[in-house]
Amino acid sequence: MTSGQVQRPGEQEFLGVYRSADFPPFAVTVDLAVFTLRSGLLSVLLVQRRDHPYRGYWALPGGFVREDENAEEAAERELTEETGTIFGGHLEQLRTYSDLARDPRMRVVSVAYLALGPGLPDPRPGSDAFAARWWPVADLDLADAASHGAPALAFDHAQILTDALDRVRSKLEYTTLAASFVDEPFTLADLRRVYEAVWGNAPDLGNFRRKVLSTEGFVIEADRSPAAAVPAAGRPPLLYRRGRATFMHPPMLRPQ
Amino acid sequence: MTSGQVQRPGEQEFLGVYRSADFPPFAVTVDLAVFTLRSGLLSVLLVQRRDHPYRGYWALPGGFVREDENAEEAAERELTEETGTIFGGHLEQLRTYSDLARDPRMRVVSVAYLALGPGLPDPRPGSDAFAARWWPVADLDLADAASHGAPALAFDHAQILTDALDRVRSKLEYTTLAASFVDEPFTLADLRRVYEAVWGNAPDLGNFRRKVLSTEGFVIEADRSPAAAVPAAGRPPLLYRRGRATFMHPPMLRPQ
DNA sequence: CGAATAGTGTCTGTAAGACACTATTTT
DNA sequence: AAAATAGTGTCTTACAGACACTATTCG
Repeated sequence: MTSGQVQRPGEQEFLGVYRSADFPPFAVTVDLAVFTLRSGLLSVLLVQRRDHPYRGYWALPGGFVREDENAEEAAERELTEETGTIFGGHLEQLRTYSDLARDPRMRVVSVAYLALGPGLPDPRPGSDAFAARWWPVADLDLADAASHGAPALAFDHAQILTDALDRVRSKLEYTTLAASFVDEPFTLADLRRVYEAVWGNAPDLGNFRRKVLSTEGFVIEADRSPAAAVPAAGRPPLLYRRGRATFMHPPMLRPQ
Repeated sequence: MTSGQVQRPGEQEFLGVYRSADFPPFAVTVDLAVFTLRSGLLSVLLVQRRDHPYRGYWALPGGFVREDENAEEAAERELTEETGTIFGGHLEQLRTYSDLARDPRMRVVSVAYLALGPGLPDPRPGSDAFAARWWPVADLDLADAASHGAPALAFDHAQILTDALDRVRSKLEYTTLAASFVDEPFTLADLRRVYEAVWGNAPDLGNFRRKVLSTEGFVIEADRSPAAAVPAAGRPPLLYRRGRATFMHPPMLRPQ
């Protein structure tokens, strides 16, 4: 996008006298809903706030967008900071939240992002947080205020997380994003466990294999390397890597 | 979302000394991609800018978000102002654009919205525009700068419009949004012309009827009122109104 | 061997693609 | 009657659901 750099006739004179202070200023932040699988459970990264407002509450990681970066770059930066690694998973914009009362300090507009990654390590808390950890989403009560021991989320983060979960669940239907949750190489049983974790149940094993293997470019056969020997009993599985396809046509249907 | 109104322990003291000027200020705008059908063609509302920057260029309607409204309310306000009527169609958030160079005046983050409506009247240009009109999207060159007489779009609006078109096209597959484009009562031929206009081609007529009528709640039978008599030749069609369903399961597939 | 896990084969039902046919109006 | 538009019926094909069966490992 370079069009903003090019001057059009008469613009230079105009810009010289233009005063941007005529418009209401907003703070712009990014919030991240980062998902991974931990012990077979769909989990989201939350931080416990050290500062007011919502001191002690759990919140989605995030921060202010700087003047020299766009929202996506801010999201990538926060993702690297919070996970402590170069994030190799999937990142996409979710939507923007702009309600007046969402932050009691000032007017804040937040661009929420959705991130998915395979088996990420335990996060380290930043300087502004008591703690940072992966929470199984089943342990969070996102529906209402009547939480039974589940942590209370700061700001409108319960709403953001609900929207993010909806997005993840529906995207598994028509994209190959499930493969973003597993380390390579992976087995089809690994991949099916992703659907199990995200949807609550997965398609019949045979039908699942038929669907994945008939979707060209979803997975690529990998060598059954001796290093990948699984210590468990049973027939050793075939191994796969992620293919280049990003969509499934027709989609994988959710059971029931 | 009332959580921002409630004070938590220790917050009141904190808020008293909090200085929001510590964070970079942004201007926040909304941009609207408003679609309708005009003479059987999918068309989008554009305004010709009277002011710098991009004076004389065509742009999506939009404006600054005010301090006393959220982005959605700003979008609804602009929609009413630009179309000159109380907009009765569909409005949803598209995505947010935040590149550094997207506005040469200052740092502007824009939340783009998508609106769909039936046969809207000719728009009136606002005070900041030379003109406002419906452009058939086929007459716009959104791909690159090598336009053959097509109007040049201001800012990153070609990108926003491309994203909006993608959204509309895919949403016709798995939602009942096509019905937002037609006035009630409508015929199944009217509804099929929506798909024809948005996708470039529509499913076979018989198969289309089967799909629509077998999707419970997509359309509701209406009385064949004498007022709705069509002057053309041919068998008079059955009339329908929009049903309550919002999704189609399984989706309507695009031809080819 | 049995248990555990991985992988294959096959029958059936649903719904889409293709396309021929019938129905009702105006000129 | 012919043209134009609306609506129905039916054969075929693609693919998902259900579920039985085979394969290969470990203890």
